[in-house]
Amino acid sequence: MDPKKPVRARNRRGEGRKLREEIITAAIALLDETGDERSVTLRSVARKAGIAAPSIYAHFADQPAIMLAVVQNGLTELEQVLHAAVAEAADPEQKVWAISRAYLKFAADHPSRYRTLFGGLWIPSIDGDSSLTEQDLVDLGESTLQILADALHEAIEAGVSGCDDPAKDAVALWLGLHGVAHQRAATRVFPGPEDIDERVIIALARLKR
Amino acid sequence: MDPKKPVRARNRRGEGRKLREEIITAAIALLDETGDERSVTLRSVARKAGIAAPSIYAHFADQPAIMLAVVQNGLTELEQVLHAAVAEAADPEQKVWAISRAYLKFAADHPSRYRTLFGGLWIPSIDGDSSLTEQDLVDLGESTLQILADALHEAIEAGVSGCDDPAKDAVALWLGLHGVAHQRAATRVFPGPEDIDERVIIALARLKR
DNA sequence: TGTACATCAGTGAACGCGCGTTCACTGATGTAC
DNA sequence: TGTACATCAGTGAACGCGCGTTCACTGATGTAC
Repeated sequence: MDPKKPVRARNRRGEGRKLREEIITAAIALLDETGDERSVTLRSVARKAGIAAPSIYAHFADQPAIMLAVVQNGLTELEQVLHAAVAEAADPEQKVWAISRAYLKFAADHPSRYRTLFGGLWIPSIDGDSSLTEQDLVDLGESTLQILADALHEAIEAGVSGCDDPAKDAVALWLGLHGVAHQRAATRVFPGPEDIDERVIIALARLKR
Repeated sequence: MDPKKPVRARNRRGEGRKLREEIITAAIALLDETGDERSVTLRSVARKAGIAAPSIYAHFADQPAIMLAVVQNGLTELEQVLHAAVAEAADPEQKVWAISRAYLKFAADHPSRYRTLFGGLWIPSIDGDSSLTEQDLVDLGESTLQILADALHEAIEAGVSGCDDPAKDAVALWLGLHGVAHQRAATRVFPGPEDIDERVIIALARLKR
């Protein structure tokens, strides 16, 4: 259905690694377009990237390895988004709001990718020969959590949050944000009032009115 | 790999509908065993149920229709679990606790099914010729929410909850429970302290200590 | 500077597999006469 | 009570498809001499 044949220029010697990035980009594009992780197959990714299917094997051991790279890529991007959000906030309370809103925005902007990151469908592939271990992903999650915990800690010191344990309450707040983000990413008919985000954030961050 | 041939006794005349239930049961069993929605194919369900693949067409239009039935089945079961939990609770605060704990237990007991119910992977099939509409599912979700809203309302009246709007706060509480339930259903390495469930529930239901 | 050659980046054809779906069928069971 | 027959519940073989993966290859590019 796509008769154009741009005859992709091959990379020069020593630049073969570029294709690895192109493959990941193609997989992400496919995920965003179709909204369905199952349609991201080795062959469909190759088509999207404009290469022959076997060319992928020079860069990824198998199809799950591509998804793993997409997940790693997404978690890194999410972490950057959160860091950028916290950097722009003026005071501790605003930091909590900025991080929370940025988190929800990331999920709303990339619903399919968000579901893939936290949906766990790619996990079965991990107990094998992958280069990225489950521990790496836990670490990435931890650093995201740490951003929230730091903000909560500041908010407690500033007297705007009634939390008693920033580390534990950061997990609680994150789980609440995840619930909102995931539900919105999973279905178009999102139940709930307009101020639902605020209600969840205020309650879990124990912000005082 | 399974050489036994029990030669399933065919249903008697007028009892053909029984096979429909057997198919749903087989699909649920497959989901629980493999933990992967993708492995629930029309043919694998047929094998599990001990019938020929084409036999399914007498009961389901296509493969997504089976998943839809699994989802409907699961939501109904969840609703019953919550009703049973609330019926056994003594006072308003205990009702909130009982519903919340029962919800999390359901997800922990059937992680794969929980992910399927709320993971949204089956949704693409809806915009077609399905008998169960998205509205039906919203309705089922609403009735689950209503159980929570009623309990919160009672808790407010009894002075044990600081919520100001039971309908809205029920959504917030549900989203928090969903975040906990989904994260636990999606990965084995669940981050968080032991009392994380309590923290989320107390914060979102605004229970007073 | 020229040229042989190793290496790199990627291709095209082929394979076997499980999938969803179709088709014509089979054989037991209940019903009409 | 016997028997012809319609119906019901389900089967077996076959199809075309996209998939992951393998294999031998091609042709441009940089390097050694």
